[in-house]
Amino acid sequence: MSRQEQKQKTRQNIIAGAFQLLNENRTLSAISLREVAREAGIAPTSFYRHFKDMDELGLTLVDEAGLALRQLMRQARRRIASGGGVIDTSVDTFMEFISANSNVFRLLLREHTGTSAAYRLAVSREIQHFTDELSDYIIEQLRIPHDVAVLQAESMVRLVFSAGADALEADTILKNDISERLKRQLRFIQLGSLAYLQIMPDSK
Amino acid sequence: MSRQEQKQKTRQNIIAGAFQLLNENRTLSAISLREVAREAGIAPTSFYRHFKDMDELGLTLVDEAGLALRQLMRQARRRIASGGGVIDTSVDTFMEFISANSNVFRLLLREHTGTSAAYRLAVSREIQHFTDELSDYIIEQLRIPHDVAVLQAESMVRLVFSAGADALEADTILKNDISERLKRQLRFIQLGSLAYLQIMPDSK
DNA sequence: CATCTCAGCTTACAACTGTACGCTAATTTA
DNA sequence: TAAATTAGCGTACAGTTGTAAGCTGAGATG
Repeated sequence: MSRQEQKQKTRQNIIAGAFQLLNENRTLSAISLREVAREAGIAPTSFYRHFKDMDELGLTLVDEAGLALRQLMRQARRRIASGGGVIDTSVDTFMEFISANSNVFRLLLREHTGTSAAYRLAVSREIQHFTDELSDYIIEQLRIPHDVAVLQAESMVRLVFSAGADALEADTILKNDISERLKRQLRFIQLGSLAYLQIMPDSK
Repeated sequence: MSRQEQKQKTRQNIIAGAFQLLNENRTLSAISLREVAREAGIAPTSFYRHFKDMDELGLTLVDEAGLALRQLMRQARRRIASGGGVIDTSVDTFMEFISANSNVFRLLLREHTGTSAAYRLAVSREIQHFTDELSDYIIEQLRIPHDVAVLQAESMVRLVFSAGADALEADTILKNDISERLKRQLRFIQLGSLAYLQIMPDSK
């Protein structure tokens, strides 16, 4: 195995170890360099061969989580294209994501309101991508004017993430309940913006 | 000063000291007993004369925050009663609360998605109160059927707290922008549930 | 007044933290 | 093959943590 390969592998071990620690109820700021090193099977000081800081590792993890989020969006789009209600399909896909990658979503959730301004910003950016994509979709597919679509997309994403937070610690039954409620709530917003446009059809 | 009085005073110092530390960007789980003691001007071990744990102090702080939240609701109701749009008044009151008691709101926000299951539960309960009050209001004042009102209230509260999180770190201009967007979004939901009831007037 | 209670203190300790320093052994480069 | 690079290690240290143990002095109680 080449030196570079080996290094990449250890780097992945560190990342995986960190996610492992996040799986229990921990924040990034609450896991120590030594713990991560222990989990990755290296000496504490070897950590520095890969990351300058725990902060640098943290930002890497947020990036990885953002990547997963974007893959989620792609999958949702694919499913929608192959038939099925937009809201139903999106919510179902999202909920599956949360269940399958609970530690990834938990990371985003916690660091979004967390201690580090840098993490908060990084997570906000990822969520903004999410919102932008959704508002593009609403503008193009539903022919809703830009400003209304943006507001609609933002509130929908807020609802989805907030419900997702509840779903994260729920059992299967409760999760289903949350999904169904969320779908109805998203339809309210959808209906609401349409109703608004009927009342004020030339909204700036 | 009587012994009891003195003890109460120190207890308040501890609580105030903890809030002080939360003012900087910290989680409850990230502030140490010794720091709190330092801030309160007592020896570390004296802390135990007042609280069994940092956890016990944490739950006390969440309770205090919940109290502030309920006062907020009362104030909003009073203002609504003395005229002004429900949504506008509520959002304005809420935003003032966030600005004036930013550390209290921050505590609720952080611990809602935080590390400790006990804190999460405690915060969720406080938010649930909030939601219950709002749905009661919607049922009584707007004559909307129970199940729709509950969904409407839940999504409104989710939006308000989520926007509040953004407002927490925003300057005055951005804060105003967030407020205005939030108001429009809440109106979408309001409109949406009314539109839903027009379509399906005998919703279960 | 004598006794009790107890809030707050000092001292102490073991556990853990981040990281500086220098070594080793193996891969890479020339 | 000889030299250079470097991933990973072990040791070490100063700082912080929670908390156990026991003391003190002032307010409470009789």
